[in-house]
Amino acid sequence: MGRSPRCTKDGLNKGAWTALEDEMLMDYVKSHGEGKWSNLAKETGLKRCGKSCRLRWMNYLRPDIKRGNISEDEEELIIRLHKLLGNRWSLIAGRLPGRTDNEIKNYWNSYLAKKSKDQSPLAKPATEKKPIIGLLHSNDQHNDKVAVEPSTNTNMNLVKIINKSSPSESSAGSPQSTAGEEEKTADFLLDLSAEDLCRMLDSDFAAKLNDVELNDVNNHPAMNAGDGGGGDHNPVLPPEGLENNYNSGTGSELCGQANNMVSDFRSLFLESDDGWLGNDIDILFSD
DNA sequence: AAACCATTCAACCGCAAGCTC
DNA sequence: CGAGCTTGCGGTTGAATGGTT
Repeated sequence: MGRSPRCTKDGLNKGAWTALEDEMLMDYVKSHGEGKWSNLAKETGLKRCGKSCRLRWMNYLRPDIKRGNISEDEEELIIRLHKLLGNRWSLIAGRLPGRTDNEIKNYWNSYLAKKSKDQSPLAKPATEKKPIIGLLHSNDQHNDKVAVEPSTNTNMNLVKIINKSSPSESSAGSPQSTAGEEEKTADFLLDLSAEDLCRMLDSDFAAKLNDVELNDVNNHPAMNAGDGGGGDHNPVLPPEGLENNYNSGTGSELCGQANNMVSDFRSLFLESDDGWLGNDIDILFSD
């Protein structure tokens, strides 16, 4: 790891971008594509750090950026997503085509935060970063726990099942360790793209989660392989070979959490007036 | 018209995690 | 394997703009 170099090197411009700088940046992206921001300054002579270039491109120059006021539908979706995801602006923005995380963040801070507060004073927005699904317990053998953690790559969408029973991972100083469990919530959903959400809603994910046998999950090699490395796993459906195990076990705390999750998604996408996913999806959740 | 206040939004900063050597 | 580099994210800042007195 390491810290990114600051944009305070001598000779680098700061502040508002000029038309010329924008042009240079756009030319570079046209010919080289996005990324390689650090090379940009060297190759073009643009006196901006890579970080600044990326930001300018992502938030302003990108051709697919939607300008203009945020519609009521978008606004409602932002509120719902924020309720579910918290301040994960990039994830929220990912579900609003043409909108940037910065734009949504600004919009929220300047307008929606107040509005949301006014409308539901009791509603507690998910301000923490890890709010969605609680820790998943195995059958209490050895007090093992299974946490579903998000992939850090938004587009990778792999669900990492991590065995939390290793000594180094056990809750420090809390042998009985139930107090902090609720806080250690998992949030793999946070990294799902819109397509993944659609796939999730199209799958029998919820039904399978209801039947999941956690020990099977915990012990399955595919679920203990770090961030998967496979790259092409469907984040929703179980890995091949594991699927059969989904039908073999009993319910657990996972079931309730999974149901809560599905409920969240229902409220988020299906109860919205914008009909974002269409009413046809609803039938997937009916009994 | 001027001063003051509130709001908006582009840009910067620090941090974290992945990648590369 | 670890240090350094790059990229991406969320929080914050401050200039620009608009509204009010």
